[in-house]
Amino acid sequence: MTDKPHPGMYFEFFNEIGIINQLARAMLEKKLPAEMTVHQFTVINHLMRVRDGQTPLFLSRAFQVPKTTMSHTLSGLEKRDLIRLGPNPEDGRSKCVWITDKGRAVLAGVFEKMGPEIPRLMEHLPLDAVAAVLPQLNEIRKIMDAMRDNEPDEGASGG
Amino acid sequence: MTDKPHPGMYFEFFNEIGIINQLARAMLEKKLPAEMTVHQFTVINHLMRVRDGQTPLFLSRAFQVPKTTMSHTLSGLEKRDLIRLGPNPEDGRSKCVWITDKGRAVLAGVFEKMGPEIPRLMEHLPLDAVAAVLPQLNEIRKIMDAMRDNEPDEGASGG
DNA sequence: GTTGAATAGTACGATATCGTATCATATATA
DNA sequence: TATATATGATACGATATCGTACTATTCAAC
Repeated sequence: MTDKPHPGMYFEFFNEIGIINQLARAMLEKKLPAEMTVHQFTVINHLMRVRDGQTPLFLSRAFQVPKTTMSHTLSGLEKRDLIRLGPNPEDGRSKCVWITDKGRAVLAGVFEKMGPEIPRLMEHLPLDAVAAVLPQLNEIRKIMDAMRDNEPDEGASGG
Repeated sequence: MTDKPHPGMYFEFFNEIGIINQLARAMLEKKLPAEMTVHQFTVINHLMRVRDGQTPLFLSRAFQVPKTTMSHTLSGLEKRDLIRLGPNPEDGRSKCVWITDKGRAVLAGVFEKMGPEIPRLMEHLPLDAVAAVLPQLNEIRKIMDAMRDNEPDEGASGG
């Protein structure tokens, strides 16, 4: 407890976040099939673990990426038959994203390959350590998300 | 009811990290000059706040990006005279990266533009909340960094 | 000094990311 | 119904990212 809170901590915080993100990305990337990107994995993992049948736009918001990026990612997944894009019965402009059996199988394969990594993670990075910060990160994320929606106008009104 | 620790928390953790990273990136991006990328900012900020005169390879390792990416970033900064690439007196193959006066000025301008954001951040995301998780994130980062260097043979884990 | 391996940086090509423009559909208003 | 506006998805172009291959330099062995 050497440091008292000071504004520079925001920078340190975001810097730590950025580096952990890079490291996690790199770690994950090694376990993926050669043709699968981290983003693609993240998306079908979400479809599997949380819910599928969501719209591309919803997904782009959930992952905080532009909708064109999500569109690109989904088209890559679709080309490999890992997802299926169906019509949205509630909106003719929209689509619904479904994970396919092949998608599930590939995802299972990834998890299998990652399996031995979990004990290794647990050995070095105790679950308790992660569990301890998770709620607070979740809280921070929600706050930042709200700040984003509530942004002061960047040039429209201020001029 | 809060969750008990379970392996899936690693995923949730990395997912939160990824999203916070995206949000912070987007937030920062809006404060940057149009021609400056987040990565470019991160690099000259490092040169200013930590130390300049480092080699491109050192920087690529510090930021966990491939050296070609760093090379690209640096060439962009150099083209705008925000940094200067000089020879490395200790190694003829290598170079040293120096921030220029213009680089300092542009960076100062960014900070000035970000200034009003700090109170806004503090208002919504209290410093205490950040200070509370910072040491633990730092710890986690160090562990992951060590895990990376200590990787079980994945193929040919060279250099 | 010569040779061979290792290392720093870069050129190049493939792909990911993302902003803008466009098209199709939905919704609001008269 | 007809028209204007809003919204979901995508085509397209610019640039960022990153792997591979290459050049120049250093270092080790002789």
